[in-house]
Amino acid sequence: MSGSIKEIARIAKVSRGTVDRALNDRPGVNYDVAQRIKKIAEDMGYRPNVVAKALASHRRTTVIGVIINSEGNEFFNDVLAGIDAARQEYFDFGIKVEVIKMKGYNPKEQLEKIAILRNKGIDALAITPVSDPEVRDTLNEMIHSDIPVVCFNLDLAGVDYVAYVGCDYFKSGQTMGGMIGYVTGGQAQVGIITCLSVLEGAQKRVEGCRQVLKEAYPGCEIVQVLEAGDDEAVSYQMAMKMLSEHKEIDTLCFIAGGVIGGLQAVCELGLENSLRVFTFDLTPGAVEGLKKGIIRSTICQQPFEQGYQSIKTLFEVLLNDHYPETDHIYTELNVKIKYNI
Amino acid sequence: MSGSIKEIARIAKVSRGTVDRALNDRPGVNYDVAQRIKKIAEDMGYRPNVVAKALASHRRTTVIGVIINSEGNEFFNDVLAGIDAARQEYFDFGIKVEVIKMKGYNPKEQLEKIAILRNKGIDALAITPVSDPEVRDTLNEMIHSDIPVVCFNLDLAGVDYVAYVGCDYFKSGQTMGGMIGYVTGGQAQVGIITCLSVLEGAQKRVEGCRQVLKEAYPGCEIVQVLEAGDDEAVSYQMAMKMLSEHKEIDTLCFIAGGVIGGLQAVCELGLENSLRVFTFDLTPGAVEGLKKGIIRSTICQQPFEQGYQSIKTLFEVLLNDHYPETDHIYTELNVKIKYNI
DNA sequence: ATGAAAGCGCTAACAT
DNA sequence: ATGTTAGCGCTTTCAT
Repeated sequence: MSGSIKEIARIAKVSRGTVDRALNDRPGVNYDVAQRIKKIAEDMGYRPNVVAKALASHRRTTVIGVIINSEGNEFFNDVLAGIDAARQEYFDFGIKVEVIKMKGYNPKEQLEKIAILRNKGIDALAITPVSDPEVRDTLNEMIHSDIPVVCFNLDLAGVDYVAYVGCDYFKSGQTMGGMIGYVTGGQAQVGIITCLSVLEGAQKRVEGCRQVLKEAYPGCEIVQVLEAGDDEAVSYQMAMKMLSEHKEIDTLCFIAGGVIGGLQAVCELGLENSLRVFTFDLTPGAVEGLKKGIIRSTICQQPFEQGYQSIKTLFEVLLNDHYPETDHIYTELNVKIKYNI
Repeated sequence: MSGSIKEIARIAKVSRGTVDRALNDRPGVNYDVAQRIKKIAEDMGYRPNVVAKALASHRRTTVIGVIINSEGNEFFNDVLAGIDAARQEYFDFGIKVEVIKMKGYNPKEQLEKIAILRNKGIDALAITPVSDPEVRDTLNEMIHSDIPVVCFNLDLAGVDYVAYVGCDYFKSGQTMGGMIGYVTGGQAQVGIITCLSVLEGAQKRVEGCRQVLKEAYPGCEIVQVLEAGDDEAVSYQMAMKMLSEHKEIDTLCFIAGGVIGGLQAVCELGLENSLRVFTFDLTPGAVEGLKKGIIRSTICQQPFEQGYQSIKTLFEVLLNDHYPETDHIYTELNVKIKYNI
């Protein structure tokens, strides 16, 4: 078992202060002495005691900032619950979590939120990044001034983050394709309602779905793809439009939000028993649709874990200097049907 | 913000030692004084600092014993991984985790393992309990001598445990029924290979499946149910027997282990493309079957979480005196198909 | 029954 | 550059 700083000090015949400085690469210690100390620590398999560490550095309180696109999107309820669970768990470690919520995907607005947190002086940041070069550059700037960043739920290419914590969107699309094939027996006329085409994730889902249908279920044809931008009202309109204009559509997919609005259209058109509906995530609207049998399946991405692991990952970096093995921490994709909600 | 023991001591005009004694119901403190101290703590919303607590009580190391039926059952690999993750996480809190593995479901053997751990002197126990009255009584005896117990993966009625951590078996069976309905279009002749009828969980799965097929997919008929007792060789034989004797069976379900053996029989009979196979859990055999397209879906119960949460739950009880809200901590049931493994 | 003090393993401010 | 010391919040031993 690992031994303590005290023991290393005894063996190296130096003080505990020096050992602490050496092992944590703090300034003010002779290079050779530091090497010797590190060697000893290495040899005895020394692992610092996280608990003692946390208690000692308890005077300065460390702040993890969170920026999350959760307003008006019920999917994020569970993500927030995960963040809060981690917050409680790490409170006694002297870690505070400061959450700023925002609505939609406006880069300007997000840059403002980032600025607010920077001015307050955070030690790490977890963010659902808007796909925008300026956001990317700002995040990289923070990272280079030693503020580790985790992107969650949404990935953003080019950011030098500790990790992306979220689902594999392409794979989730493939999974939807697989479920469509199962439920329809391989014969379907498919309509898709997606959100903003700006969101790369949504695009990938459509692509993943398209690929599986093409390769494994050629009898399933994608008739139309419409955008509804995560908005219930627009989703309602788009579903109305699509289902009125394309009577042949017997299978409807929602790539993101707008499930409640869309289902309303389905019901008003009297298609709730014939149309096969597929969705993502387990929002209240999806739960209701599943229970009623309108939605055949929904594909979940572990929202609670996305929130929880984002904070946990940053905690490990801050307190333990421990980086995850990979910078893509994929949450599981899980199919839910009526019976396993 | 919670305040500290020091602050309470100052307000109550007593020493920190007395406050500690009062708040932890330790002997040797005047009743009235204790009440006064508790009142003050209550009023200021005092929450003890877990980190400091752990560090202070670090001299006595606390041991969590684990007895797990993992030998020869690959399902438990992930459960063990979860236990190990928790072990590492709580190591610095002065918690040791001692795991004893066993094979099969022999009550005698399990009672022996329990005795071993008791003699070593554990502070808490996590166990996959064998369904047996003597096991039940022994566990209750431990609980009454203040050793909290968590049952995981397998529930055992009548045990006064902190919690059962595992899946809802009936629901998992229903979910399989739902998937059978989806994939077969509601027309199927179903054969079921289950494990020991002793295992209540397996029984419940069969019942859940039967219920859904009966109510929602009456065109699906259960032709035969055979026992294979989680053994690959027996499973092979049973599958052979079933599929040879009942040529009408076009849908095969594995309720527990024995997937590899069973699939071998399927392949040898040349049924790998026609037969619809359904399984539980994501064992290596199931993964292979899914990839090859023989298995249509498998239903998972979060094995990692079962291990991790069992230890975490006991940790909270031991260190924080915090009991879970409910004594049935159900892990999620998740459907996996070829595309979301 | 209560208080005083040492100490858990580590950090950080202050000496030298 | 290195050593010394005073904590972090709590537990526990030893006095009283």
